[in-house]
Amino acid sequence: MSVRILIVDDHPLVLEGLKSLLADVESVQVVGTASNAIDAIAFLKSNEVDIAFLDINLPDISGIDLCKKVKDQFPDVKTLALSTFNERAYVSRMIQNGASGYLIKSSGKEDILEAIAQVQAGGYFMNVQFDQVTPATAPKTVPFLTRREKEVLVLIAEGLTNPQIAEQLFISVTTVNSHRQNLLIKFEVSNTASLIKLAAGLGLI
Amino acid sequence: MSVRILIVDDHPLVLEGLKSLLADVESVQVVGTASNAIDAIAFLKSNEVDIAFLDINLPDISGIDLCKKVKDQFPDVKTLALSTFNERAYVSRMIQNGASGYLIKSSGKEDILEAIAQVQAGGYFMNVQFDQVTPATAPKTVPFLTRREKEVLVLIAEGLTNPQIAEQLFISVTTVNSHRQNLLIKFEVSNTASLIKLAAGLGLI
DNA sequence: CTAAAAATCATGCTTTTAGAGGATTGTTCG
DNA sequence: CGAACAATCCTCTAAAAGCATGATTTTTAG
Repeated sequence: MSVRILIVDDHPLVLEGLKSLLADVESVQVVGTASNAIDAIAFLKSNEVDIAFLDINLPDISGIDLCKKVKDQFPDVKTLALSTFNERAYVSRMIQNGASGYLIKSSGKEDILEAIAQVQAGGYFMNVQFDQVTPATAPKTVPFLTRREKEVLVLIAEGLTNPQIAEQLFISVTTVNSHRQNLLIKFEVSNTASLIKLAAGLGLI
Repeated sequence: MSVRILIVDDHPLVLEGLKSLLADVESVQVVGTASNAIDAIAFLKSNEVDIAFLDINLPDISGIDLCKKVKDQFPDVKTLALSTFNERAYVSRMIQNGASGYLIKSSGKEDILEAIAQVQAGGYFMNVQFDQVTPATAPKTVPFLTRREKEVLVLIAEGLTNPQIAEQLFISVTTVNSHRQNLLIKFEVSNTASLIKLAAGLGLI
């Protein structure tokens, strides 16, 4: 029996590309596509799927969160992350959320088929080229950020100062500062410039 | 006669996707693909092409620079920028370098065909949703930076403070500060965080 | 339930940025 | 040549960020 695949990506090009690449492969069958998380979950509710390809960047919720949802609601469905970025960071996040692997979109046909085979067999697959990541500034792992820290981070990136952020979130300036300090510590940097550069590189903002 | 298309993108998926989407369209013919700038230039030297689709992010040089090269060496070839990002900033950069338009990769088939028709007729096409761009922080045009300003910008992004930058460049702290102020003014932002976010978004750092 | 983690707030201090307002040397280009 | 621009330097002030230390409350997860 062929492996049943669901592709979740908001880019028609990627959907088409993957479908096209997998169309003439006997052992694989693309049974559905979705361009957002809601459709993806809906599809899984009424269809049998072996492997779900999840884009990291989706319009509604991030692929990382979707991965968690899928593994919670459909433990038997294996998930494979899809992304244009080859950041070491994403791997650990996705694996933490139960993904069976990680595939960069610049992968060739062989990589993709290899990934499907590997994952279907119960293994892991990841073809990220770690070497390309700037070793000096890249943190070992992606720091796990709390809800509040993420909020503060995006507001910092938008150019708000601590007092402005405090006003926006209805909290005290010292609290904002605490979150800010924690961000610096978690990202292992010593100032805002490095923080934003890293966060931007990771697609967090 | 059908429109001859060259697609330049380092993602096999995008190449496949576009080819697949355009395969059954009579009026369009994908005559070649390239996954980097060098191959793209080489192809153009020995083939007739009407429109070149250029990815913003290429392994060797950026699509923005490639666009300039193409327009310099092959003025008759019309170029269309391709990117996953819908940043207002890219548009002006590409248009400044002679692009006839801008297409986000999340575009549907209709958009793509519309873009080809529009560009082939000598017009412009851009389907970027400006609304999604934060209007407060996005500059109208990409500021032109001087050599020194660029140097200071990357050092700021690396997390150095003004005194450290001064030491590195063998200039006074006040000079560094001047450059920094000019950067803020040119990017129309009021602090480092916004500056780095913008610069990162533009691929400057 | 309970322990850990997160979110909240405070005080005090030092360093860095942001901003205003110049001024001087070059270089480049019409 | 002269205007424009780049790069360099200066002073001064206020605001913001960075750093340390510690404490309370709420939430989360085993």
